Amino acid sequence: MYALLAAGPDSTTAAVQLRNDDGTPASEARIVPRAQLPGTVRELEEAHRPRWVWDRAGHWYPELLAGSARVEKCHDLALCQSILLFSEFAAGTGYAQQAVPMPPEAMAPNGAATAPSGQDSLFDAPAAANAPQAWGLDTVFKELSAQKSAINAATHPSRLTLLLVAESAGALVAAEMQHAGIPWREQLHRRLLHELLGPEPAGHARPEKLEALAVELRAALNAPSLNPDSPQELIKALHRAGIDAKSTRSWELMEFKHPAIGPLLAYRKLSRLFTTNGWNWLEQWVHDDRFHSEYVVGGVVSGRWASKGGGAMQIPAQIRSAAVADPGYTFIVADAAQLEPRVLAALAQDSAMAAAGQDDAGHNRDLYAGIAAEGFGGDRSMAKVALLGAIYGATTGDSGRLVPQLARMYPRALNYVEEAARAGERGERLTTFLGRSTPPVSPEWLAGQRSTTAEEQRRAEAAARSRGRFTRNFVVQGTAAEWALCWLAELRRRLRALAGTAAPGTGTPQLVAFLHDEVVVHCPQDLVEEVTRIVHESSRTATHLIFGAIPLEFPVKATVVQCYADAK
DNA sequence: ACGGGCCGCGCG
DNA sequence: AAAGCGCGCGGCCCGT
Repeated sequence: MYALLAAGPDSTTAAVQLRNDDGTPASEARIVPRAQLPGTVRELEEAHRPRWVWDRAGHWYPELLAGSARVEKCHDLALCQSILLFSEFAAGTGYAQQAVPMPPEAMAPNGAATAPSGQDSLFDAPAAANAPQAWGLDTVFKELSAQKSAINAATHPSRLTLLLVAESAGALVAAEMQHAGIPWREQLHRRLLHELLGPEPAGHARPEKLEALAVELRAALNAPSLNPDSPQELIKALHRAGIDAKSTRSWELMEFKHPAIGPLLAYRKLSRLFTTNGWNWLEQWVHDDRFHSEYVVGGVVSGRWASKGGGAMQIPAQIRSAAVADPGYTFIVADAAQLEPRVLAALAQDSAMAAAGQDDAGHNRDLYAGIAAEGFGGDRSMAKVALLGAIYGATTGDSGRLVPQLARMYPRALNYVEEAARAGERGERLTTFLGRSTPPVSPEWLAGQRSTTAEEQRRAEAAARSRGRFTRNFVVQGTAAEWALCWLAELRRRLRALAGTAAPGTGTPQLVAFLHDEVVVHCPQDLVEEVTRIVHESSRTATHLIFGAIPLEFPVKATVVQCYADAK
């Protein structure tokens, strides 16, 4: 059963209609005042458990969540369209000609721009007349039908279906996590800032301890007016002081012995804390002890998520001590161990590499340790650097030097990424296991490849190698993102089922963070064992859904902590 | 004044 | 242990 949700005849209403799986209407279209929409959705959800079909989850679901309406599943037309338009699996289906152009993301379901325009509406009027309209029920149905036809005619319909279902589930998780927020103790964070930086400064002043380091640095470099935030001023001052650094990167500066280096590195570290995760950050992103950031599902070409506002996916270890579970709750922090190398082993069907991820008794073991034991004298970090170098396309340095050794050990895996790189260099498109493809090369890129002069040719070759590194990584990173997405979607489904059967009065486990290969569940203490089990089972389900029965597992490491900083 | 690009660094 | 993939953010810097 589908439930189509679209804009109503005016900005204060929405339109809802049930459709059978074959597309025939199962109810009349209902026009619902927006204020009553959460109630209507709850009612239909209860009665039919439909798959909600809408232009984008981000247009509707936050408002539903605010009205305490949650849904089991959806079909996010915008996310699915952007996959289908590029996917090589759907290339021969004619979908690109059928697809209805999406209304811009900034457009609210009622057709009004949500972004503050600052312009008088008088001047916007002519443009608005040509702009794509908010979608009504008929448009939603038309696009859904086009997408279903494309999937049915695709070269791998079941893989593509799985990808689109998982992507849509991701849209629900993202909105729910945004709504819930990560438990974040403002007082703990403030105490941390006070200890490291001093009292909160007024206006645009530097905090005490940061200013003190700046003074010390200026003295050590004999540069009284130096602005330590300016790389240009800094590099000049360093050179004058006899420090012959090529850049002002911290890891490079660490090589030098000079009284200025200590204060400079300390300044850098604290400056970053102050500017990125200081008092302003707290003010902007933390409310009622919850950190609310925004996830952008499919925001990365590879299908990984991105985030915007507050940096939900780049929370520094330094401030994770402020993330503490509610009383009676704990965090279950779970991450997929060596996800990308394992994905490579599965993609390349490299049974030797797969075997390195298991011990003689057939139990999972650290894949890097296994590879190290096979050919790097037991040096785990060496094996890790080599393997990541192979996936990233390293050519120089320690990493590049170790890759040939790996190629002798695992020719299938290395050949797989090599082929992906060569195809990318030729300008071909690459596709993940479930069917997400790289964007086509730009006409400029293609034209560049036909350059004639020596200088242009050198640049074109560099561009080709760069694209090769991208496509080499794309297939692995993208398929890893698919695995993680399926894991996340299955985990959400199971958590909802658990919450549905829990005794009254028990709290609800809630997903609060997702970072590429890691999830965080805020979990009532009574349910920790059960949820930990579900986290592991979901990973096995994900593996089976994607790859079927393969001689390789994707083990998950789960830790139970009160404080996010204590994970790992 | 504003904005795009770059730098440096946080995360995976 | 290094410089190879994907991001976001804040500040600087230089063009307009």
